[in-house]
Amino acid sequence: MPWEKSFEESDVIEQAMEVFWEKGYAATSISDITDATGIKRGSLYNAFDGKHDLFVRSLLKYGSDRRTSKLRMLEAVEDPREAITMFFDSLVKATLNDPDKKGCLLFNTALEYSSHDDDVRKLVSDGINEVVAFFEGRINRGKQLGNIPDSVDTRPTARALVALVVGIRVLGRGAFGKTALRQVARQAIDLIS
Amino acid sequence: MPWEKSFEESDVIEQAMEVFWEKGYAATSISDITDATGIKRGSLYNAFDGKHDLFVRSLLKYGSDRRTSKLRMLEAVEDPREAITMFFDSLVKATLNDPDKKGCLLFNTALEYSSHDDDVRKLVSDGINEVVAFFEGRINRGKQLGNIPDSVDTRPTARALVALVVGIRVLGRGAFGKTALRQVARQAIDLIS
DNA sequence: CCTGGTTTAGACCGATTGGTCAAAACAAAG
DNA sequence: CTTTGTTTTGACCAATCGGTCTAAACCAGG
Repeated sequence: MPWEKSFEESDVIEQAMEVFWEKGYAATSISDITDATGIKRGSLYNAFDGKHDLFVRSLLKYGSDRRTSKLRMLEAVEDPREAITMFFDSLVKATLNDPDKKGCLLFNTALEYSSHDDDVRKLVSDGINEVVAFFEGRINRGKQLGNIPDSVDTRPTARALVALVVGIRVLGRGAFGKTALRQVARQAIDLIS
Repeated sequence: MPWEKSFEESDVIEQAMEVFWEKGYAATSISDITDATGIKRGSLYNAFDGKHDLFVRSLLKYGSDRRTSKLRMLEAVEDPREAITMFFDSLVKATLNDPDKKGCLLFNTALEYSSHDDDVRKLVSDGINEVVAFFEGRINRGKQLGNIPDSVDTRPTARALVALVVGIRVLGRGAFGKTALRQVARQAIDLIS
């Protein structure tokens, strides 16, 4: 009896995510989203709860599509030291190949929106802890394999690596160029050497 | 013949800065500023060019009042290694004593607003380079004094330190707690050891 | 073909946005 | 006291904000 939607929810979320990513939460209007998706205002509110809901879903999709899948892939790399190196290489590469200088949606959100909204703060926290856990896991594994020196303090180092990731993403939006970003990435690797 | 203003421009800028700092540029309305300052709308527009102008002035004031003065003070510390340690100590302390989790206006701006506005981007870039230069100067001086090992690569290390500063400020807004922040600061010091 | 239930389209809502303006209030110079 | 040039004030502006709602369009079961 019902009538099928003429669009896929996940497509709309993906496109909304791009807009939030580029402009930030506050600066994105519903009209921006309807323009980007072609969906009419009414349909949007029929399918979603509103701007906040749409944003939360965007964050979730971003997390699973971009972050989690990448971390799982890197965990499959046999050499954990190599995995961490690859992480930073691809981070720098992604930052340099980002013509709009959008940075990372997770970190952008950590700064812009996180402190005002509890749902979002938790999502951001969880996302960041996922990266910390990845580094911890790889460092420990590296120690087992004798690949990473035992003198490396696992948790503090993992956290410092994440701080460097944040720094790269933020500074990559304008202040730092190619050389600087690569130098920072190299210092990150030095932390586990 | 004229008539003196009933307020000090720099006071208004200071208060506007606090609002921008707490809420971000996009989320701050002119009404927020008139509420915070008590200045009426028309007077505000008579004294300043508008929201953007007010924001640029806020950034400038923030830079000279908070960043530059602090760096000059630390440069007066005889032991450069100690100066860098003090920098990170007070950074962590400031981050922890920040009940509103406002973070740093400069970095908040780097993320929220910088990529859309050239004036602002330059201000942010200059501010960050000022910190890089501070670290470079201190590292070089430390090498002279035999206080910092010659094996430390000055510029890359200075840049990595700034990246860590950014990480601390961003993650300090919610994701990282006291212990984590202190661990990151310690890793920073390890970079010059 | 009709009817029930859902989606669509887009007009519409009050509130708020950044910004303007004319008139009133004012202090100092003459 | 008048003149002069500035500041203050609050009403006002069009545009846009996030969100609602009704009527038309629509597909499937009967």
